[in-house]
Amino acid sequence: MYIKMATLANGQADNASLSTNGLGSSPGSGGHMNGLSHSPGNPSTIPMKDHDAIKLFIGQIPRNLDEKDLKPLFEEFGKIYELTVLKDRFTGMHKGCAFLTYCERESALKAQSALHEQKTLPGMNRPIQVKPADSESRGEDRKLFVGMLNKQQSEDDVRRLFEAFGNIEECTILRGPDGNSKGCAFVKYSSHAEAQAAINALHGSQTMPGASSSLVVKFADTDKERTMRRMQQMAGQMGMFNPMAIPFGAYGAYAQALMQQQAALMASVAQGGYLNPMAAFAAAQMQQMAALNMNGLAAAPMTPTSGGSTPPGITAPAVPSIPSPIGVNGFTGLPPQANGQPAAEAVFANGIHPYPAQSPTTADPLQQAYAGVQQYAAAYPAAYGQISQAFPQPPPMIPQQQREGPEGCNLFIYHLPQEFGDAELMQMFLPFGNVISSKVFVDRATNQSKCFGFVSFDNPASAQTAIQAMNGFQIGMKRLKVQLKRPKDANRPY
DNA sequence: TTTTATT
Repeated sequence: MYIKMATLANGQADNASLSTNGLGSSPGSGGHMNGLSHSPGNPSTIPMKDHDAIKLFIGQIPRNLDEKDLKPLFEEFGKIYELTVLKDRFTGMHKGCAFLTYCERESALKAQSALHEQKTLPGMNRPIQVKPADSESRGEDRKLFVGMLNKQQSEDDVRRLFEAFGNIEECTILRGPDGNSKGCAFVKYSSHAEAQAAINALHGSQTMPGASSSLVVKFADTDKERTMRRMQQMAGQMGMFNPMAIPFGAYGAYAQALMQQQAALMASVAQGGYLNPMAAFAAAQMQQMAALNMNGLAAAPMTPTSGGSTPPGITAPAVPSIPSPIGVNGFTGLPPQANGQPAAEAVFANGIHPYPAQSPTTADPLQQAYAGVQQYAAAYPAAYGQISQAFPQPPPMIPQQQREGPEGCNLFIYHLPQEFGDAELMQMFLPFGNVISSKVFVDRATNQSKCFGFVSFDNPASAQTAIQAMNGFQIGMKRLKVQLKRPKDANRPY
């Protein structure tokens, strides 16, 4: 019941926006406010569905079509019980797919055979998908990823290769927008056992002509893994750190707590209609990310505390008083005020959202969001600039002179991002203690970073903590190497 | 060499 009402509310909102932007179709769709065939006002006409009805997943739907536009297409095969276009929970953005349930099971089967992969909706470059929703068949452990295929191989070729091991329900070659094979595919069997048999028989069994290594056959990524990969890519592209890659529990839990908070903050602000679509998008991503239970990294649930005290749940070689989270902050987009009263201004104050709110009437939400992505990316260099400015050349607390700390306090850091300077290096290590100097080595001739440097703390414990937390830390495609500077090579001028 | 999406 709750779901029905939510769906109805959705439909109404859609209609409102449609009439605003002129995309609405026929104005004469009677008393139906949405794409459902329910008639809320008249219980006697609420359709019944077969108890064995099939919920269908509909894919490859142009984002400008809503329930009302899709209804005619599907009604042809029977009476519709429910039709819901999927929308992003925060942005309301059309996800390009829908769920469809017919009153009768037979209608679903007819629609599937008549439409699935059979026609392409306007503006799409792949054919419409009509198949039972994932929820209809549990056990998603029967889908394989097949890598290292020859780019010339077709679906049929792959099928031939895999059909000996079981019934193939689906076989798809991954292709780029131009239709060229990406050299990999998905193969879905009817059962897990079949899939496993195929792995056993085919993985590494042969090398396709033109492929760089032997055939890869493994279970496809889970949603969780996919989200992780996406986050990785996004972080890499934007030059951000990936807090999830921090190898140790203590700091990881801390970062995760920050993310959770930040996601909540952003979500609440976004729902207040204050942020643009991109911010809402980022909030959704962060929330997903924070929700992921990384191989037990985040141990105890934490209550965020005010700066200065060690968050509960962090034990052993914990980060000793993580000062304000600013060290992590400038790079992840977390606001300086990670806890306490999350002020909306904080989000804007850190340079992450340098664009003004946009009028909802200007363009279609997709275009707006897309513009947001570009601005978001473009904003990053600016964010870097601000980070540097946060530590002016002669910072009050930081001696100008490079100096080395006592034995055991000096770290050698390798695999720094090319764009890192002294300030960024210091920023990165501030959370672990009092940094008395930081130096990135640059090439004399080109002035380019050599991607390594030194950081000195005023005590060995801070240095050890920093090693624990940052050695192996992933930035983009590289992992930092953080170790004690070799004591012997005396004092050298930087 | 992991997709266009699965409330």
